[in-house]
Amino acid sequence: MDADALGAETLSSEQYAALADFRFRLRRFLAFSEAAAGRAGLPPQQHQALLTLAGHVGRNPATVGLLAEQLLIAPHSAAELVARMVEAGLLSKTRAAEDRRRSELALTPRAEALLRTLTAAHLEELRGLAPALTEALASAAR
Amino acid sequence: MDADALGAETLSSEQYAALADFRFRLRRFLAFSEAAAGRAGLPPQQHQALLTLAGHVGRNPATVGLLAEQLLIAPHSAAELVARMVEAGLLSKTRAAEDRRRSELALTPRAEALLRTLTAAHLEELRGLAPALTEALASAAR
DNA sequence: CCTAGATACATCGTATTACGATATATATGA
DNA sequence: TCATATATATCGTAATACGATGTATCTAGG
Repeated sequence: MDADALGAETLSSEQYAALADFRFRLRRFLAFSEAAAGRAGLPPQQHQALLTLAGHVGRNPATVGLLAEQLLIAPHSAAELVARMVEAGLLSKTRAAEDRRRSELALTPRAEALLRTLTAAHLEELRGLAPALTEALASAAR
Repeated sequence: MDADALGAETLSSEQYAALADFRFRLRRFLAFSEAAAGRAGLPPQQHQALLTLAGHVGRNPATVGLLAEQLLIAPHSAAELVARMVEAGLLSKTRAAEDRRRSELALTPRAEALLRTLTAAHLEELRGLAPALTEALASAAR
């Protein structure tokens, strides 16, 4: 008796509640994150851009295209984001020598300082949220 | 001024990378969710509203204010969201008899069907993502 | 090497949606 | 009864990602 095969899955209200609870906890974490970024004077997406670039250590230099991939936005949206961030003094943009179509990105000292504080706060917050979030995820995925 | 004295912890590039990885996985899950909702013809926030209402079983009837709380938006934003959803034939709104300021909300059959399919897809997706997501969270919160 | 196509980034106008400010209706307590 | 709180609604605005399109640069086949 596989009702699933017909797309008429039977879902218990506990399953809806478990998924809703997981999403609610996710929203609260994201709201914490946006509020923290806001207090630092950063729009949330600019915060994520900084984190992405800082997390991109060691490998080939970061570009606009990399940012688009990691942030899951279109390349031209990443270009706009980067323009706003350069304008705000958070990023420097340099044409790559080997391929002059590419722009290599680097955090300014001010951005590094902001991100350091923000990241410390996030890691601490996550240490508090992790158990319940993990449990909520496990419940939903059960 | 000694910046290190006040919250300028030393963070390793591994810590940035771990947090960035967790956020990237979160983004991918959220992107999956938005894409799935989109295919069902639902803006992401309308999907979350339906899930919230469906996850709110048994207790007192759902209202605009409840939706605002759970979605972490202002009450008047929830009112606008509900108006769009009633317009789209996803919700019914009834003035509560005991307190005529309140609007009680209920899913239409069409919304229930959409949400059933979407929720099944989400639970399945989460079963796949849960291990890596949990591990990424544990890494970051370590 | 020279051109067609691909790649990387940029620009402009638009749509969506949450918000601030404010308004209305209803409830409740002194 | 009236002041105040509560629940929801309306309207104009701002932010930002997108679609459509454009420009510069690179690369491969002939």
